[in-house]
Amino acid sequence: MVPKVTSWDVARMAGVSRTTVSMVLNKSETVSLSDETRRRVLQAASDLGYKPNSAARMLVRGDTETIGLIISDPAILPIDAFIPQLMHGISQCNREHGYHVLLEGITAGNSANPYESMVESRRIDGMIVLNPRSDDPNLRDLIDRGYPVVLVGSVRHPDELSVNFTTSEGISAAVENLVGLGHRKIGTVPFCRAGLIGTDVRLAVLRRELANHGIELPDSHVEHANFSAESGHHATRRLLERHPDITAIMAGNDTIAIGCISAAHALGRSVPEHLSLVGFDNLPFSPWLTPALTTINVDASLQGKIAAELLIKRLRGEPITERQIKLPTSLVLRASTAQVT
Amino acid sequence: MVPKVTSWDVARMAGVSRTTVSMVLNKSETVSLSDETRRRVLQAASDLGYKPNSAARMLVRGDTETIGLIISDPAILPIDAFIPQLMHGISQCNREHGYHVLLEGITAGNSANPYESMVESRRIDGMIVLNPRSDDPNLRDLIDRGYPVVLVGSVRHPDELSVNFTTSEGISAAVENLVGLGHRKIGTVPFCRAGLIGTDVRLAVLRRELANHGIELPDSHVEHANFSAESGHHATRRLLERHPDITAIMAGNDTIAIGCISAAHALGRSVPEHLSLVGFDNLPFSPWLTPALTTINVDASLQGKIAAELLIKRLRGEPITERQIKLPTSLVLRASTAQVT
DNA sequence: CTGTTAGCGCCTTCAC
DNA sequence: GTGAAGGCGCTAACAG
Repeated sequence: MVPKVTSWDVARMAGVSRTTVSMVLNKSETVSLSDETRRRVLQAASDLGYKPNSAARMLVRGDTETIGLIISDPAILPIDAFIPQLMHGISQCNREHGYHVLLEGITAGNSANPYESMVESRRIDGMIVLNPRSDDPNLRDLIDRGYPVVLVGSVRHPDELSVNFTTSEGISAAVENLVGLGHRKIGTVPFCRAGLIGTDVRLAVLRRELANHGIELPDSHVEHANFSAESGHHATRRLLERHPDITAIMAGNDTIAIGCISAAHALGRSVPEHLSLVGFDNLPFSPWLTPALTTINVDASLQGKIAAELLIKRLRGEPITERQIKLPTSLVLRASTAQVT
Repeated sequence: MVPKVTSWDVARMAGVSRTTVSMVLNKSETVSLSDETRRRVLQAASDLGYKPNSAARMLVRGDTETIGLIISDPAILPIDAFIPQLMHGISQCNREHGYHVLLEGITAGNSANPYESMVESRRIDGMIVLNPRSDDPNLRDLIDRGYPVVLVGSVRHPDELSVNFTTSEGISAAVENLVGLGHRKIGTVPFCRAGLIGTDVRLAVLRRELANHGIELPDSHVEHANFSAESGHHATRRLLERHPDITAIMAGNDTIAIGCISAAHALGRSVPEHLSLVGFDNLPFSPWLTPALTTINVDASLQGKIAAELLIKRLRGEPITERQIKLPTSLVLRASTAQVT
């Protein structure tokens, strides 16, 4: 079907030995080859469309030039646009560095250690794990054993390699904005129940920032959603029906914010006239929602890129200065927040 | 770091030969092994956490149990939620069948044949190509050579394996709905310029369906966007400024529809009171937009699943009855269309 | 039922 | 500068 061309064919065509072919192609420095030989080999290789068989190469070299991209809960992949942005950053960076990306999903219920088979089968050199549960013992174990892992999220392991956002600036700015507009009764719709690092710290930070302004965030002002617009809609309804006096909501992400807007409408309140709304993530569509969404900006693609760079550094044994990288966030002021009426 | 355990270790622990181990693990039928032996081997393998080294296995068996997922224009990955849904379907199906997914992006500008290196390096057994350009010669060549490819999209090759939607029912129903509501001046904002099978056929179908109702779709009623809400916003503005008498718009996808809504608002028209809007894709967030989006439903996840199944069938040499699979579409009526005023 | 043997295609010393 | 030889870990004949 596709004619199998081996280093043998290249060698014969260039009139040299397979050793020479290998040396030229791997830019080996152990011996000095004539430019002429080098050129002939390269020429033959390109004429034949030769690419070294990756399996053979993996076997002998012991690495795969592939990293695993582990999606902790693949069901949210189609739901929230954050992961695709991350993936884009990751795959782009990997391509630049000559790495491939193997996509793996792990589903929550699975009893066995889901990482073990990925590690043991040696299909990948290391992995980037998206949204790990912050108490995942298998992951902590993997890190303990020194396997190359980079987390987008955290398991609170002192040695972990991870890339996250310092949510404080963004949330602080949002709170400041809201309070400045006269809001005192503020609710929030986190993107999932406790257990992911994102929810936990964001909620804590929000609470702290509100406290700085003398505002309390009682548990009843927190209504959990589940990444999706649908869940955001329902959570907001519950929240607003319980506390009609809430005048502003911090949504866990921009997708949830979509649901907040429609929930408010369903209750006869419009955004921002009767309810101010702040999103989180600044997704590409967020400026174009109606009303344009005020949100906390994070650079998901950059996060992905940096995670990939970190892992590649690790794989290549380069020195790593910062093990837990924090990226900044900022408030993007648009039309979904307004003076309280 | 991670202790390397080989079939040798398993053999020794179980007190058998490596052959036996291999046979047990691959459920070889050529010989009949005693249940006791089988059990001992399995036990040892599991105790040791043994997984066959995938590189060695690939090398000797000549396949990789991996399929390539080729994203033609990776930049749209973070923009439009359609691809993530597809990916979800694909990766799920592959997992069920024991295949892995290698993610590859090809960027338009790249001069060389981007598929060649994937094929030659033998990292994958076959590929699913998302959104190929319908005139991609490299892809046609690959199909000619009998390489296992499944297209999500089409290159109009008679032998291609592809999975697409029969857009007619959905568009026909949408047109019927719009016309029934009294709309006569209808515009459209396709999701990209010509060249992708989706745009080309959808536009043709729309034109035909409108013609059935005696309505013309002049070129000036078509304003191309580029997958994103932003592009949808700008295209809609251009369209509406040029033709203020347009009362209904068919958006190329739901993300673009977001931009249509805000563009209408910016021009002082609200949806659906002053402009009816029909989306395409029925993304998870679409029911929760304000107004809830009337749209054409496609099951992207199913499309992915079927594409994966088709490829796996092909790889396993199973008979393929339908080479070009068409999935149905349907109109989902919600709140973004209304009687023309 | 088990062990021996021969590669899969490549990379890497090591002599020439 | 080049060729021969060994081995990465596994599978699949083929004999015992």
